[in-house]
Amino acid sequence: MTHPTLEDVAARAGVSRALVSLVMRGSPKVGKERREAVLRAARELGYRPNMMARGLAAGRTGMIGVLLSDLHDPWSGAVYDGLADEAARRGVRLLLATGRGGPARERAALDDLLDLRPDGVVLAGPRLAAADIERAAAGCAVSVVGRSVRSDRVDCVTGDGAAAVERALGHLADLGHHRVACLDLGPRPSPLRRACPPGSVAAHPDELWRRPEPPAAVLALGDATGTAALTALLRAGRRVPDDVSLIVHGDPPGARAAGVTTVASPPAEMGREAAALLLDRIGDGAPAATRRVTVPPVLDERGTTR
Amino acid sequence: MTHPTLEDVAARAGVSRALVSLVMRGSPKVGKERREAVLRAARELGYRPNMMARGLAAGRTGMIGVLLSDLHDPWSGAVYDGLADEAARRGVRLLLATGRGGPARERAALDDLLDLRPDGVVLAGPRLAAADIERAAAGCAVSVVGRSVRSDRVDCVTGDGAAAVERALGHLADLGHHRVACLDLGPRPSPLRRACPPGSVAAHPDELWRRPEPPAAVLALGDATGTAALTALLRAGRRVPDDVSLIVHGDPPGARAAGVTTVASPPAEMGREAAALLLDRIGDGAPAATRRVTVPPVLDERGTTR
DNA sequence: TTGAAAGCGCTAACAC
DNA sequence: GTGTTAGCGCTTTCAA
Repeated sequence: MTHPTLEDVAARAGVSRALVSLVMRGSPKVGKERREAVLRAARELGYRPNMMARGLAAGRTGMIGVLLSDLHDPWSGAVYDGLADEAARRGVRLLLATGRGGPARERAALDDLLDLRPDGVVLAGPRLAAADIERAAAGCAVSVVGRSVRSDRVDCVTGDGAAAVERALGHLADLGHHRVACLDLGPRPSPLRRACPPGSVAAHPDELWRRPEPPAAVLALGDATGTAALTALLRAGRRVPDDVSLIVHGDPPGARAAGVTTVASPPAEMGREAAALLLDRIGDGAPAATRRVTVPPVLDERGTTR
Repeated sequence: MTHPTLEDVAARAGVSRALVSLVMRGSPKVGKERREAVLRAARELGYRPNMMARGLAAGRTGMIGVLLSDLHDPWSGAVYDGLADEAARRGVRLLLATGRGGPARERAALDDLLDLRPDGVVLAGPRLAAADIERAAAGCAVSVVGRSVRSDRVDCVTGDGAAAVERALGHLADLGHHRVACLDLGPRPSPLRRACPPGSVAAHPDELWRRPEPPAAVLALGDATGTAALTALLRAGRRVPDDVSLIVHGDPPGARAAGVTTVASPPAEMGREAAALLLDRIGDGAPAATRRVTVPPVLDERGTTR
C-alpha cells in the first residue's frame, strides 16, 4: 500500500540516493554499469518518482495547468487536444481543471490549480474577471486561449470570428447563394452577429420562412445553433442541401459524421499554439515580451452546401 | 513572481510557523486573537498553502485522481460532474487526467496521475488492462465506473444496459409499438445487442426500410447512433414521432434541447456513487470490503416517442 | 495554547 | 564520476 522511494532504490542498487536521482533524470554523467544497476533496481521495485517531492525540491514542477471553462464544450475538448499534443512533444505534464459554471467556481478552480504550483497555466475560454487572470499571471506564466486579454504579462491566442463569417459568406456566394440568413439560437446573442450582413440575423428558425424571400443558405452561429438548425430545417421539410445550404460556425459533435459543412478557427491549433507560447516563455529564463496570436478560420466543406 | 510561504505569514503575524499551520487547517485550539492576526496576515500577503509541500509532509494529499478515458465523450463529462459534486461536498480536490486514445496512452496517463500521489483514483470507463487497474489498486484506493472489474480491492459502479433496453422496449410496448428495430451504427457492435430481441438489430439505417414491415419504433444503441438515427429518419422523410418513434440509449449532446427521448443509467449518478465509495474507503482507516453498485436506468420521455 | 525540532522524498550545489 | 550536504514548504510529534 506504500510506494518505494529513491532511498529504497539506492539501497537495492547499492549506491547513494543522489546517484539514483541523477539516473532518474537521465543525467549523462553516470557510468553505464551503475546506471543499469539503478534502472534495474527501480524496475524491480516498481519505483516511480514522487512528483510532489520533486517539485518541492526543484522549484519547478514540470507541469502546466489547464483550466477548461467548460468540460462539456467540445471546443474546450479540442483545445485540450492541441495542448496535450504539444505538451507531450515537449515532455511536460498537464494538470487539468474545469470551471463548472459561473466565474466564481472557475476562480475557485483556478486557485486550486495554482495551489499545486504548476510552472504555468493555460486558460481555455475563461469567463474569469480580468483581475483574476492578472493575479494568476503574477504567480506564474499564463496564456489565454479564445479570449483577448489586455495585459502585458499574458499571452493570448484567439480565433477570428469576423473572418470566419466572411469566409462562409464568400463560399456561399461562390456557390451562387446570395440570400443568406444567419441563425443565432443561443441564450445570449453571439458576438458574431456584428460580422453578419445587416438584417440577416434570425433568432428563431421560424423567422426564416416568414421572410418574403426564404434564404437559399443558412449560416448557423455556433455549435448548438448548428445542430438545432439542421433538425429544424429537416423537420420543416426542407432538403439539405438541395433546398437550402447550411454552414455551421464551430464544430458541433457529429458534424463530421453527419457531413455538415463547418467554418471556424481550429481549436486544436489554438491549443497547440497556446502551449507553445507558454512553454517558450517558461523555458527561457528570459521573460520574453508577451505575444498575441490569431489563428485564421478554416472552412470544411462537407455535405450540407451546394 | 514567487509565492509567500507559511514562514512569511508567521513573520508578518508575529507568531511561529506551527501556529500558522494550525490556523490554516482550521484547528480549534488557537486563541481568537492570534487566529485573526494570522488570517489577516495571510490575506494581506495573498498566501495560499502549497499543496505539494502539504501533501509531502502530511502523507495524504486530500486529492483524488480522476481518469476519464475520453474527454470528448459526453458520458465521461457527466460522470465527472457527479464526481465533482460529491468531491466538493466532502471537501476533497479532484486531479483530472484523460486517456486520449488507446489503452497504452491511458496507462501512461494513469501513471502520471499516480505520480502525484492522490489519496485515491476513480477510473471512468477505463480501457486499461485489468492488470494495470490491479497495480494501481496496490498503491491507492481505486474505484471504477462503467466497467465491472473482477478484483477484491477495487469498488465498481456500473450501469445496467440490459435493464435499459428492457425498459425502452416496455415503454414502446405501452405506446402500442411492437415492431421495434434496434439500430447499432457504431464501429464495433454494441454489447447491448445481446439484450435486444433476436433479429431486431440493424447496422445501417437503410436496412429499416428494406424490411417487409418497416418498424414503428427505433431504439438507437448509443449516442452517436442516436444522432445519426434522427437525421437519417428525417432525411428519409419519416416524421418523428408521427411515423416512427425514437428512443436513444445514452444521452447524446443536445438530446434535451432537441427533445429526444432517452434511456440510460444516469452517468452523473454513477460518478457521485463512485466518489462516495472511494471517499468512504479512504476515510475510514478500516479497509472496508469492496462494494459493487449498479445504477438502474432512467427513461426520459421527451418528444420523439408517441 | 504555543513553540521547537524532526522529517516527508527529492534536487542541487558542492566537494571528493 | 560519485557521495555529502543542505534545504524546498509544510505537518506533526513532543515539550514547555
